[in-house]
Amino acid sequence: MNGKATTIRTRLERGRSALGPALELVHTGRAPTRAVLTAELGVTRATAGAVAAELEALGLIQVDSRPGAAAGSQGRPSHRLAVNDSGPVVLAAQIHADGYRAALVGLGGRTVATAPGRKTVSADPAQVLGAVVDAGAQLLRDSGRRCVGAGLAVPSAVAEPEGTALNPLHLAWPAGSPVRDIFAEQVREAGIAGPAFAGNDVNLAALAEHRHGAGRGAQHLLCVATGHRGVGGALVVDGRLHTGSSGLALEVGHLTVNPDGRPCYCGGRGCLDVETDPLAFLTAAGLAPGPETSLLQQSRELLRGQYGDPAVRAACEELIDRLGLGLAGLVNILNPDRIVLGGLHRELLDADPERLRAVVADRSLWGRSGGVPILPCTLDHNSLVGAAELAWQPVLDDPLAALAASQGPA
Amino acid sequence: MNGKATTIRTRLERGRSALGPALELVHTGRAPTRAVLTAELGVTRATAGAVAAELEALGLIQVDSRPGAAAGSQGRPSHRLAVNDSGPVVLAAQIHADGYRAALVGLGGRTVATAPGRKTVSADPAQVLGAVVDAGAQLLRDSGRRCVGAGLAVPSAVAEPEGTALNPLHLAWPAGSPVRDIFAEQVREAGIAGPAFAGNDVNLAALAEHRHGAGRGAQHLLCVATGHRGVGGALVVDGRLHTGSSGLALEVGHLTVNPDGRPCYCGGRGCLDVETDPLAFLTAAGLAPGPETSLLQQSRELLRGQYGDPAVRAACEELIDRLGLGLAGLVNILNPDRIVLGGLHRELLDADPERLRAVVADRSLWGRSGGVPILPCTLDHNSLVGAAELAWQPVLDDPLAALAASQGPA
DNA sequence: TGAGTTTGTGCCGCACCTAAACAAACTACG
DNA sequence: CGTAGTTTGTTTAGGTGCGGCACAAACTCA
Repeated sequence: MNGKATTIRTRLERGRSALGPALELVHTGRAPTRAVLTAELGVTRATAGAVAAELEALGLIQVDSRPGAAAGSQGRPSHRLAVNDSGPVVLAAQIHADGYRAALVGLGGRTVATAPGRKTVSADPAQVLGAVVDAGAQLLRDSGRRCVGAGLAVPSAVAEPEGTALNPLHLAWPAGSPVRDIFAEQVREAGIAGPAFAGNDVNLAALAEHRHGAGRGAQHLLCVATGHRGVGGALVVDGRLHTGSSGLALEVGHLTVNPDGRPCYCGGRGCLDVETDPLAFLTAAGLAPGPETSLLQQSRELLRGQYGDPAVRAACEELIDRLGLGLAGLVNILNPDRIVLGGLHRELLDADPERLRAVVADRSLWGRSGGVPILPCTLDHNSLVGAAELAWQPVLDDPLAALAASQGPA
Repeated sequence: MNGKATTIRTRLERGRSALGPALELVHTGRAPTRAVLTAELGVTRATAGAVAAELEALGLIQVDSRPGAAAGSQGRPSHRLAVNDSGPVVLAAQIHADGYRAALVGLGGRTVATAPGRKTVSADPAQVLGAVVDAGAQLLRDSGRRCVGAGLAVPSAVAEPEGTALNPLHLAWPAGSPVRDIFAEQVREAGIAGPAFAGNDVNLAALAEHRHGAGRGAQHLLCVATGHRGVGGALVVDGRLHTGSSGLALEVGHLTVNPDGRPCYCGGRGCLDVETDPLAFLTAAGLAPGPETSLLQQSRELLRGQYGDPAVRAACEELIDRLGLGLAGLVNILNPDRIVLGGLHRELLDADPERLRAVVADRSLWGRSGGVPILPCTLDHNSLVGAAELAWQPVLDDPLAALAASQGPA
């Protein structure tokens, strides 16, 4: 219905329409100078200069006019553009099986302040979210920075537009908890300005990797990752998360990757979810798995420290073959131009990159003619950075409106 | 790189930026009057009026100013907007296993003229494409209409941006044939104005169904269809085909839908491709399959005429279960808000819609909470109409530029 | 017949962008 | 060391699409 209206709204709404795209270019590091900005935006130097000046006036970017700031080859040296290191921030929060984490993140994905990870766990979402928001509020008070929004990463599918967590399996939360609204309420009560958002942690990790990590420049980025249990996926298309019609896309855990495999709770058997997660790895290696919240760490140490052990190596190769089959299936369906792996899958890739790439190429239909690059993720706390991206999005879409909205009502 | 430049180009390039969106609304029947156009575009009545006047001056739409043309409830009756029935057309061509087909298609997906289907088949793409273009050129001469582009549907994955047919299995063509360029060359030689495009037939059928058929209004439309052999898929997101990074997305044929199934040439076993196509159906029903180009017809007659036969019914239910499993897998990955089925899958749906919907709901993760609507396709020759959509796209994107381009060089 | 409602159009002005000329800051080279 | 060449940044003027507004038109309803 309003799909087309959205298309032309960039033109129709007043205010510099190039402001958002320009900020996004600086934010993602693709516009180091005004000259590059001019070329990337496809506008005249006059316009790019005006846009940069306005972004600087808004306190979002810095223009380094010192001579010699940028060493060009010839001609007048360009001034360096960068995000404002003392500009506004967003509150990023992450809930995981072990506890929670809060941070302040500036433009450019720069983590400004981090609260020490806490291990408080509770069956009441409001309690946990209240605690993480409190930690964030403390960071904000300490830093004195202006806040323009808040983002939350949870280990669960998040339905849109309701903002409910459908399967917070590793938390003891009830399925369908309205985490977005609870989080927004806690943010509001803490006196933190700006809108609040929530998303799946793997989705947000993918967004972060696309903008600041191993996924930079990819047009169709596929991310697959494990936590301690299960497998998550995400797709970033042209810089935006592809979350499907109701936020539930990329539930990749139940692709069949082993026809002879073990039964899965979904009703099938040999699903990616139960065949390639840390528990599967430890089982395949003949190890006794420890407590659930240490499965990933246990697997990681095994892979890095005892890869020489034949049992470990065999388990690794078995999981790589399964994972490769799953990735090949996703390649056939999604045709990404890059794949980034996280969690245990990242470890498997590091252990034997050639084997994984070979399996994917062999089992994907068009893999022989090129092959998709498969890379490990590169960001620390990428879900946290991705949660921040979620909160930054309104500012990137329309800086004037977003800043006014987070300032006006305050 | 230029992803963002594209975003703001709507604003930066001169000329009425609302022209394209407005034409698309009329084209897809979503703007029957200027008042609706005003609302859908989100502009003022003045602007919508000016846009409509310009589109009329370009000969693309008609404004029916006769009193009583539109019966409103109250107030001044609005004038009816419609595509110009005598306006420009595009040449649509389709190659299938049996032969080829050509047609002229106007805005609104209206087929203006059709050449009788020919059964000429050749191992030389240039020969077949030359024949279909000749048929189209004859139609153009007979009709005297202006042509603004040409689109081609082929039963093969089409790599982008090369425009090559990677697996024209049911034609005897060499893999990797540059069908787009051959087609464009033939179109040019025939003196037909405008650019030429080529795409996979299922993709184009999905595009047609989205704009003029069972997929209208869907935001994330998944189409799955069979020809005589194999299974194809397509996804339309926000009105645009999702073809992945190189045109090869939605190769859904090799999802595993039967762990105990027969081996597939892809290296797996129990693939959707070999478990749910007409050959699989006839085999399951215990029938002796006839010649390859009649498998679909044979299956269709069996399902419609002899559904009472226990063997037919059992085969139907078996295929429905397999198809449902495949669709559930796609639902988990793509999260569409509508599914449209074609070919044999459409017949299976018609035969027992409840069973298919139940299987999909049961085997998709979030199916219990709602369920995705599954509908049969509704357009005749939807691949042909979709090929026309491909050719219309530049006009919908920028009417002024597209019309000038197809006129100027002529 | 007049009030109310919805649709279509003419006019004005704003805001954003392009174009073009100019100024600034460097490199290259004789 | 100075001048030509190159690239970047800024200023000014001008064009243009679109919003806002007022008004006209064409119907329904009482």
